[in-house]
Amino acid sequence: MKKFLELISEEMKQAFEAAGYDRELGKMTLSNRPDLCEYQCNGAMAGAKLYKKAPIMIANEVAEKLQGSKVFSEVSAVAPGFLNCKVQESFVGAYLAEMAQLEKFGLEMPENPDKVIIDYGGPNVAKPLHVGHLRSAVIGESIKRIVRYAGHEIIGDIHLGDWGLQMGLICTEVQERQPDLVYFDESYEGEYPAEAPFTIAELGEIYPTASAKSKEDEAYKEKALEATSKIQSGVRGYRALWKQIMAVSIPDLKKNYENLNVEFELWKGESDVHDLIPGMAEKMKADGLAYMSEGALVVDIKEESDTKEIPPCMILKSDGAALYTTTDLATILERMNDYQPDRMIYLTDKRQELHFEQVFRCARKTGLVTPETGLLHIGFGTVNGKDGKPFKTRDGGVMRLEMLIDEINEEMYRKITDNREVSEEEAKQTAKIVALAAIKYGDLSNQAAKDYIFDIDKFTSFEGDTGPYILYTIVRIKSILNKYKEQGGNLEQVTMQAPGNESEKALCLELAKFNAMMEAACEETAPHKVCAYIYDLANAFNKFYHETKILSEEDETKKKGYIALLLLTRNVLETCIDVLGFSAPERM
RNA sequence: GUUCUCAUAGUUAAAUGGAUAUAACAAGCGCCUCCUAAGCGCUAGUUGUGGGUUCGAUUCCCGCUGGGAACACCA
Repeated sequence: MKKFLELISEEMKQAFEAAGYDRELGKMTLSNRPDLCEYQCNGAMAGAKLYKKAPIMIANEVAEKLQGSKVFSEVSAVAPGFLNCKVQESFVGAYLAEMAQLEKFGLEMPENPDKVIIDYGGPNVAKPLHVGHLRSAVIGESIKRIVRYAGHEIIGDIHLGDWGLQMGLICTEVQERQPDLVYFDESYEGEYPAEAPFTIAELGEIYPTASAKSKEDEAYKEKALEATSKIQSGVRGYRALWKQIMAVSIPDLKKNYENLNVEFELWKGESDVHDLIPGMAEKMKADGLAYMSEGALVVDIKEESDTKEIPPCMILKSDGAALYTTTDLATILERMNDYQPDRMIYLTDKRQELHFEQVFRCARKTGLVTPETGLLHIGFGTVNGKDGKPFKTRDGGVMRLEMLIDEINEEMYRKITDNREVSEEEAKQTAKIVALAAIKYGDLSNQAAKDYIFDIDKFTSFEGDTGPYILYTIVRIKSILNKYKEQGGNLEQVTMQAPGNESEKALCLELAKFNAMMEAACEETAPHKVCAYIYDLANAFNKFYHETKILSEEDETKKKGYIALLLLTRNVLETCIDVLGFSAPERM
């Protein structure tokens, strides 16, 4: 169905036309002075120059044409030339009634849906997840769901970091500790043990140790580089040990992401494209695009319009090994082969902007993608602590994601049991749901590109613009709907009425924005727009709730109208939190 | 050094070029015999700086100041 603003703009455009002006001037916008009107049109001011006429005169003529409009109940021309409008209650009511009937509340589906691959998460195997991974996972998951809801086909790929130096570091440290393992015996020809020589807990500790050692000890680092190369070139024992690391890590990662309600369609990694690299590099050379520079194989990606120096894109190191850039390019090659996506979206820390600029340019120049393929990098800001510096634990270490979530869960549990009498089982369940909403909403309500302050106190507070506030509103509505059913009401037999007072109308107008909001959120890959919307919607509902007795309403038609409005509000809210990646409990 | 990026109440954040810049938190005040007070209402407080484009600039352009980041053999 058409967007609400489009419909009322159409009415305004007709009035402009009838008054003898360009109809395109009749574009309506939301009022930024809600005390004066609901919607406004600034076309008279834009038209002043065109027609060499005072804007207020144009506005007056247009307003004249709108007397008796079925859409607007009130149109007034105000200096210097604003057209202030209020819409007819019956028009709003009819719009919502249609919206409630339609699939996805009347959001129009694209004629030619895109096939999209979104690359997010990006954890390194065997390295514990930290707060930085949270952003990629939370924002990526939400963008995926928004794009999918808007009618496109989208595939999420976790893109594991499973092929780099960190794998070599782990092997080296394992060898330090257990030098007699068969993995390191090059003459060994038998089967390798099924059991991994470490647990996930040990693995979590091995990597930081190894990483620290390699920074201090040159010889150790050499060994790690060598081990990395052995894994990549396929030395049997090293490859077997690598598989063990994967086998231990991946279930743990799955569990962690599951706790976040984040789900990937693809669990591919850098290792998956290893075999594509030699061919890709050869082709670049054969095409005359890649050349040797200082011993390394590079592709020039400068463009004439550049104001900045873009360094050449390095394909292979002077020792012939692959780099981050190489695996990303090979991944693009693989994705084009396997899925032929129309676009690819990447979510990483914004510090990697230049890297993706290089990768994208190189992919275009070397023909890995078609000129039409969309390549978008969404760089999100760093997660900072209250002091504005990168988020650390109290003792200065990197905060592990699990710890952080546990901490917030506990705080939520404490608050829930403080407030009401609930069984421990239910309190725990609810705490988990509310905590996740708090974390995700806290992250998503900020624009992704900005750094943001990760403030546990703020996240665990329930007041104001928070996830729990949204959930609370939903729970309230559910509670009323349940009571209505208990009293013998039937949710199937209610019909939307035209709003009867101001707070009800405000709620209706908020609901009517849904399709425009979702479309914008998809186009701009901006989950924070969904957050802002549901916050406004929840506010509008709570105000309405505060002023209106719903269940004790005596006029049956009116009461059913309220229930229909509540149903729509709940459905819209739940749809929105679902695309944001969290859910609401039954009670809280 | 070069380039990118950000700058909005005490704090954290909003605002397709439109009127008196919007919220939340923190501060102060008020509202539970009533569908969940994790709520609702009220009070006070902000666009770093100098130019430009425009009828109109937080928004676009140029300078300055201040923060953050990136800049070929890590990922």
